[in-house]
Formats: sequence, C-alpha cells, structure tokens
Amino acid sequence: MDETDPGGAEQLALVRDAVRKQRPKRTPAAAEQLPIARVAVDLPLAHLDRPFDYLVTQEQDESARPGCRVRVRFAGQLLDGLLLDRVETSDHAGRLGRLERVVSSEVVLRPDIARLCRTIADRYAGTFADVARLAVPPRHAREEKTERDLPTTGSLPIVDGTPWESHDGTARLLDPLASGASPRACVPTLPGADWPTLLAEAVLATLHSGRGAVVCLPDVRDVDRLDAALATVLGGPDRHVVLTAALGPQARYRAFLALARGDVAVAIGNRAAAFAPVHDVGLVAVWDDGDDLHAEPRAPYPHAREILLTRALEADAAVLLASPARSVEAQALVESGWCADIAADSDRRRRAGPRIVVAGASPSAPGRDPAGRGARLPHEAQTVLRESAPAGPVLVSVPRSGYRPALACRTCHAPARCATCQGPLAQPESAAAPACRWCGTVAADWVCAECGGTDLRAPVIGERRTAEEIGRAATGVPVRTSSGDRVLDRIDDRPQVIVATPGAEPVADGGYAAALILDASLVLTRADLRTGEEAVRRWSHVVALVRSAADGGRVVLVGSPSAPPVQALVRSDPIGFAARELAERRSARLPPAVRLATVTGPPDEVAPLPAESWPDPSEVLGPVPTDDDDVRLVIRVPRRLGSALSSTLQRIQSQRSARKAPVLRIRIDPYELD
DNA sequence: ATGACCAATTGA
DNA sequence: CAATTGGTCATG
Repeated sequence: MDETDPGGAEQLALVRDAVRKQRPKRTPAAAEQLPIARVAVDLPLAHLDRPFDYLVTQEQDESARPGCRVRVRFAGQLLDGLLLDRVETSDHAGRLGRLERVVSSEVVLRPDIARLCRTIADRYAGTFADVARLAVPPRHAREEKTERDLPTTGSLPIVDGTPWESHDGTARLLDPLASGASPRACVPTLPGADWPTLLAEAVLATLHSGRGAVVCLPDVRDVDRLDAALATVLGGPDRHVVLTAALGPQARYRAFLALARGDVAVAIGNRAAAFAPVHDVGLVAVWDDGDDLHAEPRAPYPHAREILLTRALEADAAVLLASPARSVEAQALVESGWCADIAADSDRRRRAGPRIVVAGASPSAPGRDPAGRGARLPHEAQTVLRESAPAGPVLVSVPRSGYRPALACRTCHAPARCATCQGPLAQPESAAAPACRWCGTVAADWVCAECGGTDLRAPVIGERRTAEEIGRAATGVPVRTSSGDRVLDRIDDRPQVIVATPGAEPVADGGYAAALILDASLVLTRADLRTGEEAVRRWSHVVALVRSAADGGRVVLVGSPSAPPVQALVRSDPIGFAARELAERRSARLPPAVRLATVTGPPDEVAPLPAESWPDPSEVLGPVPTDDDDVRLVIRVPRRLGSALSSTLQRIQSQRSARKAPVLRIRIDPYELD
C-alpha cells in the first residue's frame, strides 16, 4: 500500500471502521443475570439428545424465558429449540454461540413438563425431541397475539357426588381429593353408571382443593361426553378445555395456551392431552385405559396411562383409572398396592347390571346352519329380540363392519383371493359383486385356486348384513347401523334395533332394553395376547349400556359358555378375569409381569444385537422375520431392570446414529406382539 | 443432519 | 500423484 496515497489510507480506515461496527453484533453483551440458556435443539439424532448451551444477549434477556421457543445455530444450520433453563455458568469449554432468535416468549414447555418428557423418553428408549413434539403443539402465532381470557370467576358448584355413592368412592376418593390429598384409585364403573358425571365430579373435587386435573379418554365421542358432563358439573363450559388433534391447529393451540397461561385448570382429551400444561395438577385420570387408542402410534410409542402415572408420581397428584372392565396393567397396579381398588362388591355389580345369558353357537362354523343350534342368531337370541323390542331399543353388537367382509370357497373353505393381486375378496354391499379389498378388482367369474370351486361363502358377517338379517326377523321395528365413519351418537327410547361394531355403540337415553352379542367365538379364536382381555373389555361396554335386570334389561351372548372371557362376563367379574390374566402373564413372562422390548429392522442390522451387553438376567428371543423384509428381536427382563433395558437400547440407538446407521424401531411393552 | 478432517483406495 | 471414497469426530 502506497503511504503517499491519502485516498487509499482513508478507504482502509473506512473498512476498519465498518469491521469495528460489526464486531459488537457478533459478540454482543450477554445478559447480566443468568446469561446461559440451556436449549433442547430439535434434532432427529439420538446421540445429540442432550441440552446445548447458548448465550443470551441483553436484548433477549426479557423474552428468553425458560420454556419458550428459540432458534439457534447448530452445526452451521438454523434449528428450532426449546429453552429449558437459564443458568449462571456453562460446563462447555469452548466458545458459546448466541441464541439466534427468541421465537416467542410464550412459555410452552414448563420445567415440570420438560422433566416429564425426559422421563418418558428414557422409559421408551426414545429422544426428548420426539416426546416434546407430542407435548408441544405447533405454534399458531395469531393465537398468541389474542387477548388473554380472564380466568373464570365465581364460586365453584358444590360437589354433589351422587354417582360416587354407589361406587363407594365418596370417602375414599372425593373427600381426599377435595381436601388436597392425592389418593390413587382403580374404579370399575358399574353397569348403567353415568361415568361422565362420575369423572366430572372427581375433577370438581380436585378444583375445590385449588388444583387442576387432566383426563385422557380414548376417542372423540368419549371426550365429547365428558365435555358435556363437565359443562354441567362445573357450572359452565369455561372451566375446562378440550385438547385433541382433531380440533385443528388453531383451536388446539388456543386450548393449549389457555392451560399454559393458567387461565384454565382442567384439560380433557385423547392421548394428546396427557402432557397438557395444567398448572399444579392434582388429579390425572384415564377412562378405559385398556383401549389401544391410548397407545401413541408415533415413536417412541408411549401409552397415555404410563405418561399420566409418571406425571402423577412427579407432581404428587392423585390417580383415577376408571373403566367398565379392567386392564391387566391396572390389575397389576392394584395387586402391587400402588393403587386402591374401589370396587363395589360383585353382588351390587350384578344387581346394577342386566341379566346375562349365553346361547350356544358352533365355534367352527359361525354363520352356517341358520336354523339349528349352531346358528349365528340362535333361538334364545331371537326370543329376547322379539320380547324386548317393544320395551325399548335393542343393541346388537357384531365384531366386524361391512356387509360380507371376508369370503371363502364353499367347497374347501380356503380364503377367496383376487385373481389379479392375491388380495382378500369381500362383498361390500348387499347388491354389489365380490371385489378385492386391496385393488378393488371385481371378481366376476371367481374360481377357487385350491380346489376349482366356483361358489363363495361368508365365514364372517359384517354389521350391514346383520342388520339385513335382523330386519327380516324383527318385523315392524326400524333397524339402523352404527359403525366406522357412520356412527350414531345417541338414540331415543323408542323401539328400534341398533346393529353396531365395538366402540360405535350409541348411548340410549333410558338404557337399552336388551343387547345381543354375536360372534363371540369368532372374536375368541384370534390367537393374540390380548384376545380375552379385549373381548371382556368390549362386551363390558355393551353390558354397561343395558338397563338393570330389575328394569327388564337382558343380554344374550352367542358363543361358547365355557370360554373364560364369557364366564367373566356372565359372572360380572372383570376383576377376577384380569387377575387370572395377570397370573398367566406372570407364568408366561409377559408384560406387565416383565418388561419387554422389541427391536425391528433389516436382518443385517438386527443380527449383531443378541451379542449386546443386555441387563442380567435377561432373555433374548429371535430374531424372527416380520411381515415385510424386516426381522424382530425380543428382549425381556424382570421389571426392576426395565430402566436398565431402556438405557441399553438408548445407548444402541445413540451409537448407531453417531455412525449414520439406519434407526431401528424399538417398542417397550408393545400393546400387542402380533 | 452437516461439515471437517484424515486415511485408504482407486485411476490416469 | 491427484481424485475419490469411507470412517470418525464434533456440533454450544
């Protein structure tokens, strides 16, 4: 550079000036108090599942609150993050980057919920980011700008507690809840019980202690019923919010914010509500915890019951598991002494329910022989249908929807397959021709691939075809169906027959005069771990909708009288059944008696896993092929080693993700094992 | 994931 | 000898 050139020196000075002006922006003054932000960065990688520290600038000091959303630069790219905490010093040796941006100062992940996410991630061998995604709904900026709703004022209604009297729950649950204690109870609801009011009263009692409540229910219809009951019991619709994915992003975020801001203290919803940011939660409740809808289908597949039980432990809240049946998991909690069993004695149970009888049907050939003893609708069932119909609605429960949902060869009984794609054939409507359920091709001139037969039979009858059959038998009474996407919610007291699939039964205003449970044998032939438990659960829901025997209520179950699930229903003993199931799980070493994990992935990836250092003692089974080209490994350990098993699996995922190996699917205590 | 770095392998 | 590929490491 020529020193005699004044212009050049001037330019250089200008450049230096510009550089100096930029400097303070790159390393701005850090906040005076708690200048370090611990951030959970939204990364899909298991080996980076830990907080990272960033500097909070003075300008960000106000808005960078623990629990808020931030943007950070991580490994060169801009990523979303959740600010977990503000601290004075960092353990990190290197230079810290600054928070790129505080997205909003709205607190969406309080420290207590963050801790819950961490516990659940660890339990299910997943990552914090995956669980936090379940706990924090997507942001809707417009909702954040809307004015804060004023918290509902005015005094709470008095706890009436009427439905709890008959459940022996006033002194054991309602009173402790109202006085600020945290009882834990498993409650089998009585047939005919007004369960939405029962749950709403427990919520009201909790509110009286100055605490909030979270209730998870399996499907939207159950949520709607509790929603209505809460509006009545709490003296208005504003003391609780509904939180389901079905709400749509804006309404969901509005409900979420009302809870997060402390404007509302009660959250109800499906499994998505388990992480609801209710302040000072005093009660967590689950309706019908045995319903598989409570199991989250996204990784790491947590179960709403387990999330809420964990939350109750961490927040010292009360627990209420209510259901007309009893899950094996709930029974295990009762037998371990962790949960009180608030059950009416079996005598009172029987008196509350309808008279239940079993009508025999041949389990080998349901649907055949329409007149004889093996008939799908045997004589006893037809008699009850005819006698009860004038007294009110009759519910007919069938396990399958559709018309003829499965077809087989009349000669050799082989399942009928599509000539084009080998898919299963079904007859979708009364007038329709058989067609493939996979590709839709109409099977015009079907020929059995096994024996050359040309006639089809239906080993399984759906709800539509059943309605058609019953329409012929019960003349003069309207027959309607309720299933799948055409669900009836409520029906009135007039004589009518409702053919419904499990979970789609409408509530009858004055209770059903009678119910027929068809194809019980068909349901019980499935060789699944949960077959019996699931059958008792579904049938118990049907029984709960029927009038008591004193009011003429009757139930006919068509199936084998000797099958244990049928016995449990007839004797009104879902608890005894759950206890026996649990004993069987113990001797078969299956959950919940043990902790079990499945690892699924490509054969080459799963093959080296049996040599891993699993907790001791443990059992490693497989790998065995699954439906697709993957294989599955099963590892089981005693319950006390459950967390050791999870951390081993977490370590395996971390090591794999660090060397860019494909992630394996890991499930802890899966709902079913195929 | 993304990028940096290093070492081994491959090709002209 | 350069170019390419593959493994390891760190990311605040």
